[in-house]
Amino acid sequence: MTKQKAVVLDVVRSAKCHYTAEEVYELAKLILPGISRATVYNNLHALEREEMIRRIRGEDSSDRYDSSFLPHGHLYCTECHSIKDFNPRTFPDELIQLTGGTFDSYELRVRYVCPDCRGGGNEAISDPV
Amino acid sequence: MTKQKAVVLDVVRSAKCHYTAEEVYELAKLILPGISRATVYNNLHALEREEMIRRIRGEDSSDRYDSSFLPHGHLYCTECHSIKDFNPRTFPDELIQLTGGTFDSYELRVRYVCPDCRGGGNEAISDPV
DNA sequence: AATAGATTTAGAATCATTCTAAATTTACGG
DNA sequence: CCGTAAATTTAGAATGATTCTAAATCTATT
Repeated sequence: MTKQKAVVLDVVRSAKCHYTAEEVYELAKLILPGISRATVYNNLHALEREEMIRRIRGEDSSDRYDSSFLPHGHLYCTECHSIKDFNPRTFPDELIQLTGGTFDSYELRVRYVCPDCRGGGNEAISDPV
Repeated sequence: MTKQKAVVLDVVRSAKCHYTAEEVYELAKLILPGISRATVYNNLHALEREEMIRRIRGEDSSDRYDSSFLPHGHLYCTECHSIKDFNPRTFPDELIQLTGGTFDSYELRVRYVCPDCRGGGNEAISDPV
């Protein structure tokens, strides 16, 4: 665990949202001004392999990183492009049946219009993971 | 509906698996040798906007296209990299609750080891969509 | 302090995708 | 039919994200 890798991990872990590699790079530079983009990519990949962080595919363009390992999905608002975490309850049980017993991980992206954009209140969205 | 667009749609529709844009381009060229990559991309986007086909994000690298509109997920085998469709049952109901009533579409990618690679039989995988 | 191995760096290279501008096709009104 | 406008196609350049490369630096062990 070099200092660069620690900073990359820390940036992803302390994020309140899901950063792209470029965003991680910008934030890491505030702490280690000399850090290079390649190092950020290397360490994001290494941390993903070591299961310290998880990569999620962006709706368009670049991938994003998530430090939560609780299985959960992402709600993408088609209007404001916000991304919220959510936590399906019945679903993982069904996945266990469907896959015949085991699965490594899943990535779930749901496109919807979020309560704010719909103008309603905070409906049944579960707590962030 | 130009002949190029019809060919692109046909390639995606007749696919038994999920092709990348490049693969669609290669196959379209067999029918219309002069077709250009830009036309393939244009038409894939147009068809997606018109809800004739759906884009799914590749596990790595390029996006892939799917002509099924029944909501379903994709099972990615981490060993042989096969992609199978599957059809969750309880899950869409839960999504309706979680999103507060409506969602446009979802994309679900599950990483697992497929029955063939596990050496077992054809366990509980549901029929392709 | 010497060595080997891993990591970092800067920048070049690659790959998928988008953009651009010119050429072609299509649809419609005269 | 014929002309015109709008849409589509084309080839290739441009872009953006990511990966690669090779040299420099760091780390750990002696």
